[in-house]
Amino acid sequence: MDAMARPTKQLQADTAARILDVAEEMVQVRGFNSFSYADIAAEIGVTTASLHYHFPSKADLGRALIERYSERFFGALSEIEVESDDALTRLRAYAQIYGSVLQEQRLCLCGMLAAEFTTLPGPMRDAVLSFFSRNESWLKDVLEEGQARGEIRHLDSTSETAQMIVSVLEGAMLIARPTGDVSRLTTAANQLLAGLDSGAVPA
Amino acid sequence: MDAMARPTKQLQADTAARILDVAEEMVQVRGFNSFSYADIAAEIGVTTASLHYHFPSKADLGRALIERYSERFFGALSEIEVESDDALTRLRAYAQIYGSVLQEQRLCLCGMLAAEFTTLPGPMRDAVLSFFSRNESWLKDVLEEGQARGEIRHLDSTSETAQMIVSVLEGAMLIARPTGDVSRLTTAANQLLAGLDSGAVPA
DNA sequence: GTCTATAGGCAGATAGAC
DNA sequence: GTCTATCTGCCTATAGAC
Repeated sequence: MDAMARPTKQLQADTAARILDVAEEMVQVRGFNSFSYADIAAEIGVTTASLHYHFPSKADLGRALIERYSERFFGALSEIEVESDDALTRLRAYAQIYGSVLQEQRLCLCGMLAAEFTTLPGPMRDAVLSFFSRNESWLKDVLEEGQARGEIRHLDSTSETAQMIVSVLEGAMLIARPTGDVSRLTTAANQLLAGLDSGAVPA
Repeated sequence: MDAMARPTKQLQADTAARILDVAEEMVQVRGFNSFSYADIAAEIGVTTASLHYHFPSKADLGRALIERYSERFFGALSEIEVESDDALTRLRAYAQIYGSVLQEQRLCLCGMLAAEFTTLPGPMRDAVLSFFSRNESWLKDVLEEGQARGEIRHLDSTSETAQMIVSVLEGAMLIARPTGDVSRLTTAANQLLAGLDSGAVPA
């Protein structure tokens, strides 16, 4: 997904933005509790004091990370709605977002934070919950539109199916990375989508 | 699952075992990088020096944790094979293991460690990979036996289905805990099993 | 906005007495 | 096996100069 792509690193980018870029990668690769201000400072060539100027506490930084990530993520979802009309194509594009993240050896930012949830400061928890809530709400809408058009088979509960989709993709990413098996995600997504197809031939 | 139940805390248990009990909970609740020897020591009433006597380094402790957890987990799987004959019952019991872990507000030990994978010492990584490999291998066998008996519908690939099952359950746990929605796991498991049923009526 | 310098605390780990 | 005492290093965070 283009809209999910991170801003290409331009030299002389705002320091705040560079901090967010580096910190984002560190959360997705190592986890929020497994990197320090010193790690970020070293990578972008400033001091930790400078980081504290932009983000007074690590909790502030964490909150900003989730908010920026969410904006990009839900922006990509909006783009999917513009670029495709049928539910299955949309769901394939949706799964591809996760695929592009995994290909960079990263977890979903909020998937990682979900694992660390109990250790997160309150504001970060709220932001993580909001991410999953909006995410599943979007999926539910896509499923219901698709059902109305006969593209998606009958489902007992679209919201439960939406939860299932998120669970599968987050879980597949979680395990695919250690095993080095990126295709696990693709395979899981295909199995999932095959089970949703109404089998109807488009006009 | 009884066989998956942790040893009931007896007073005067071996210190090593008590350390493992407390550390296991801390990994499953907070993550391996989010607790310290001091945390464990405080909870069981000894000093950190005593912990280092039993487990010289934190990596040693981590390795021991995965090994003990795996023994218990695969012991529970063996018990499932004894206690039930048909694939769907076995798979329900399998899913119930995850359910009992989640009910205690914990993640699967190895699911948590999968999130932290890039920060783990080598020996711990190997043990985590081995857990998932054995886990999916067991599932694959159950699926194939079930197919041979007509209990499970045709599957394009039993190993991909096995991967899918693990992904769903791990992913559902990951997200269920933050949202406080334990039923997410049950619901996901039911959707999963419904899709595997051959629909045949047992004799 | 970025720096130097530093505070104050906690991490994992070890030596040596009991 | 467990303790006291301690080392060294890293952590988040702040004060104040430039």
